[in-house]
Amino acid sequence: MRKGEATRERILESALELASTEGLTGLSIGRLADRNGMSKSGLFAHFGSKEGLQLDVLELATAKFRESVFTPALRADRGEPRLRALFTRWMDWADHQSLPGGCLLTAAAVELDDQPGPARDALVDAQRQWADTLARAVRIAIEERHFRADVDPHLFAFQLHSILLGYHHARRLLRDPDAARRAHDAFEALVAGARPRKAR
Amino acid sequence: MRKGEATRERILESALELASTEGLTGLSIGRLADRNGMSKSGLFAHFGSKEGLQLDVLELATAKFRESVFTPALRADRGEPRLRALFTRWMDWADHQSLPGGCLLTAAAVELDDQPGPARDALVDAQRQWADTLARAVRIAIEERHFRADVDPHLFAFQLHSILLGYHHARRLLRDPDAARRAHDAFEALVAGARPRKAR
DNA sequence: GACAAAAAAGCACGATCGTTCGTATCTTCG
DNA sequence: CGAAGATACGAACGATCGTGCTTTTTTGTC
Repeated sequence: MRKGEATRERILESALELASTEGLTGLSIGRLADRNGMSKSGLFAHFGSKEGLQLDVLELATAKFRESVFTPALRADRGEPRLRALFTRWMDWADHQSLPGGCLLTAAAVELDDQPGPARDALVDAQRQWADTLARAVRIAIEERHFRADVDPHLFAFQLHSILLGYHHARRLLRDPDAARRAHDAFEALVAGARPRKAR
Repeated sequence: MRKGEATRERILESALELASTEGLTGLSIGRLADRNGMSKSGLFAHFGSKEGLQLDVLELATAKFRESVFTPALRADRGEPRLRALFTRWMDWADHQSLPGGCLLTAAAVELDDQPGPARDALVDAQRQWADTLARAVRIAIEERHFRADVDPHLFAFQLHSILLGYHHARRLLRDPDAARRAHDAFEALVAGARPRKAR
């Protein structure tokens, strides 16, 4: 039926916000119910368990990430331009994307790294896929002769992801006003090191 | 008196372990008391409040970090060797350093980034100091002519820290067996890019 | 060994947690 | 409109949370 699905989505939207600041464990059903002007039990029924809620929140977060970062970057030209688009959109996502507490997936990555269970499994799966996606984009840049053939796609993906983790750290914890500039500089250095060496 | 201080330290040691897996918020006084075979109230009296406990845990963690990573690295030669020592010891710390849940400071960085209070303040302070320490080590490498003069010390520190965050992510969440190799490769690439260009 | 001080325990409190269940209200469709 | 079913509520549960109090036990000193 219709009404249920609508409120369910409304709940999940606000759950995403709340979880980005409080974490997936700190995301409490009582507080979430208050925010949505409904009773604990009424809200609870939509998810069956807290674990179910967490899984749905993770699913929504990865879907939003994909459509905010990956999908639009596909419109950029293959190779370096696309990697550049991935990078800048990724940074934008970490900033303001309706996530007052920064990237939920990054927060969950640290929170769940020692908490076995379906939530961890889902997150690991999504992150592995993302790493592969990045590596594939690098491989395309090699095919397009934007990058040298001896560039290691997975290493590059690791370095790219590292820059974003560093950005998240500098920006969100340290409130470093130079965080964005540093991240950009690091990205440029990374790309420059992968380009074909000039003949001279 | 003596006995009190001894148990206090014993408590803090196990609190460090517990907090590394459960986080600073998930670190509960009841569970910590069970682990140490004492009552909640007895343990509580040592710290006055949960916030006090968290602050003491953070303080112990930064002290241990300093003595495990920074202090021994000072025995390495100034410049690139010392930076190399800092990097490898930092990785070792993230691995096995009596921290079953990985580096507590990294976990706390994500957990506290939106939780104002003295705990956050203390962590930010420690991390800022660490960034300065790294930048200073880079500046020394420039003085020693290991690195070019146009290398940006703070940018290098940012990149170094980013690699470690990436390592933590790949190792702890993804359980990637290549994590250490990737981190090392990224480090070598970073250092190679900072060395004086060969005359040719 | 007595005595003061320190350390730990015991107990209780209000709050909040996730969860269950019975009941009431609203939506949807014949 | 009326019946069926989805949706939400209210109350209560056992557990655990951080935190006060008072009392008991342990410790160190003369």
